[in-house]
Amino acid sequence: MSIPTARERFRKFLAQKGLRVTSQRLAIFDAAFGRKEHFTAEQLLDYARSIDDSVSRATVYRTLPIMTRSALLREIDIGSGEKFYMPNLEQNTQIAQVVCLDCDRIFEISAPFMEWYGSTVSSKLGLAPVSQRLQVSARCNALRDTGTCPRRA
Amino acid sequence: MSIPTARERFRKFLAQKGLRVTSQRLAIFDAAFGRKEHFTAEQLLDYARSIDDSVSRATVYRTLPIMTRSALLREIDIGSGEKFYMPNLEQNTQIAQVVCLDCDRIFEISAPFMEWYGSTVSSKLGLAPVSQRLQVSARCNALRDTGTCPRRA
DNA sequence: CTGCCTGCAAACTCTTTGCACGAAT
DNA sequence: ATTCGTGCAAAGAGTTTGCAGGCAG
Repeated sequence: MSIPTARERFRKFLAQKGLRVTSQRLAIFDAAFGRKEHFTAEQLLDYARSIDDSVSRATVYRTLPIMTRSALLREIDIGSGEKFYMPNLEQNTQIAQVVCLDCDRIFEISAPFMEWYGSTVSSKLGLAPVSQRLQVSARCNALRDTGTCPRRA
Repeated sequence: MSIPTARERFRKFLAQKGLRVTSQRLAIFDAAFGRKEHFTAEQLLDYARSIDDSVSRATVYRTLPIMTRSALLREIDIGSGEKFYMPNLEQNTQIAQVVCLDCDRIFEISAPFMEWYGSTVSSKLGLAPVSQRLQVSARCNALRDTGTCPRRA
């Protein structure tokens, strides 16, 4: 159970910033941390409403930036119109996204060398890296060869 | 002048795909290739209208995918709501984007190592990389130290 | 009590689309 | 002559915001 710890981090973050701990914010938080796959804002609204049906779309959209700023959630933009979110269980890690064009799934893999890439690339411009994203779009070998994606089945 | 060559590539591409060469498409093309900085769809509309004021927003949005598919234009999504475009002068190159959070400018730098990285990361998942983006958000050292960004001034 | 938070619905931004006219081949 | 391309305006998707009432501190 990493939920109690993370929820505690959330309460602490709220208190620290002078933000109020409301039942809606906690419901949204629990909904997010009960997920193991990526989710959209709209999906999060559904999940949160199944915990507390008073949660509104507006509050979800107002709470998401709070959670991403506190590094509880990771925001992933694969350029598809809507953003995806994911509980940030292991912190301080450089993560790359691989998006499968065949099944639309997002895989995240640890990418420790990205840090070096970011500084290398930024320092040439007199800039200091703040964050970085490596995103790979790819196709499924198994689907091409056998007609079926093992992950999809 | 790389414009005649590129425009020729554009005509060829259109012909090859059975698409018609219209004055609007050429105006949009010229507008795009007259730019040296990144631009948005809306800006491209303005530029194109100054060449041919019959160009409509719809046609710009319908022409952009044609130009990106033909690799004449590069599309850059920094997750800010709107997409940016850039004439693709040097082809076949892996390019990373560095976005300065202080001046909002987008710098593109060649990043040949990305290719290797994409395949390494994809192959672990049984995927074959199609494209990849490395995007670094950074802050300006000079602005922090001297209060002024040399690029802005 | 004070003022931050909330739900609702309208507004906003960027992009896409249906339609009837017009132009390229 | 066909058929594709166009402008216009409306629709769409995702997200943000103004407002009046509600609940945390």
